[in-house]
Amino acid sequence: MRYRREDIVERAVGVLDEHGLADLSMRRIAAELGLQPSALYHHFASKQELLAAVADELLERGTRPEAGVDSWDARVVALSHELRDAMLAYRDGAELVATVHAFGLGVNGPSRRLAAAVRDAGFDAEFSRAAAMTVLHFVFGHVSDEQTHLQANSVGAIDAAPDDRSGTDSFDLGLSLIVDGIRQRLAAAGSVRPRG
Amino acid sequence: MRYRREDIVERAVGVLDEHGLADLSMRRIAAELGLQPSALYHHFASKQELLAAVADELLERGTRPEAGVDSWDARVVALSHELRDAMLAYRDGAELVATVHAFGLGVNGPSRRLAAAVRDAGFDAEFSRAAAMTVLHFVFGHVSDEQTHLQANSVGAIDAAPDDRSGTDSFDLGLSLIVDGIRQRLAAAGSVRPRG
DNA sequence: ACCTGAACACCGTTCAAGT
DNA sequence: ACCTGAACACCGTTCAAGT
Repeated sequence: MRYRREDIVERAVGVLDEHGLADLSMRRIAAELGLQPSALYHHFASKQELLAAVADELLERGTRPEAGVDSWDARVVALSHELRDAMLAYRDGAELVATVHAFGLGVNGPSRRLAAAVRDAGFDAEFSRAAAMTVLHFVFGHVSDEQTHLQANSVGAIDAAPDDRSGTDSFDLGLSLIVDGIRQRLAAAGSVRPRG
Repeated sequence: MRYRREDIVERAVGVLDEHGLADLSMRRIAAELGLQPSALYHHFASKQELLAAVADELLERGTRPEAGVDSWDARVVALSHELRDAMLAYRDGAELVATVHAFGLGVNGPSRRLAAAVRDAGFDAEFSRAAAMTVLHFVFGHVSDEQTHLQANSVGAIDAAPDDRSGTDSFDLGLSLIVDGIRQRLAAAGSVRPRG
């Protein structure tokens, strides 16, 4: 069989969702495609590069173009929720995305869109990048935690139904702390940070 | 040779700092101690448990008891910087600590101390935990990024000396956004969050 | 351009057996 | 209590060779 890059990414997404990140090996992906492991290295220079492509694919599937009429803070909140939903939609999605981001590949779309939203509030590029990274680190960390505990509960016997909304609540709380911190710099009279 | 748990942790810290997280394998640690790999399983149930002990050891080495006379926000900032310094003091320290925290083990000391500082500002336990996690996720994410890029630069030929302080600057900025967000809830008149 | 086959240098973990 | 020896079931990556 002869495959293209995107066919391999699609099968990798399947392996991730069905068997988890621990089982997402080059050998496993190759086997499910009926290929030798070495064949994957025709399409990707390394496993890291393949994982980056898988992470980007997850985020693209869960992302729609921005309407563009909202205020900067509503956009930051909306982008963060979209990111969270995209990662929660696949098994180990958050851990994969966080891992890929940790080794400095992929996941550039979300950070650029977050930074653009902050910049539209009137902040300079440097501040906007730093603020966007603060939001992004929170989102990755929080959703990784959520997903770890969700999956731990789903393995065990006890149903965590009464706690169902606690993830979203604490996500919104942490996110609002950061957004409020940004907004405060906007309101501060005589601040040097906001543009003209 | 006959070793105790702490001897193995100490050697693992050495392997981490000298060879990096990728080379921190059970077989490597065992070999450096002159043991069979299987011997380690007398002291630790799994590699994850050993890594958790290594992460806790790094944090203990970089942590001193709090003086206890500072304001809540100064304590949050001081604890965050202490945590950052502790992780930066060892090769791949941030990635290790973040990984251990991601699979739900160890690293409880820092989150408890952060939550205690927020609680002393007058917030309830639930808010304090959520605020502490927000700080912690930011710290782990930011310092992992810093360390990845520092090490990437140290491998390459170009010295990043002029950029030396940019990590600390953006760390302080992101941290202050979150602390300001917490403080704002304290100042808000008629808020239900702060305690009597 | 895309893949096979075979090899290299590794992994984490288990378990009977030794002292 | 602590360790050995041997095995099981895997890894990522390289590379000459095939079509």
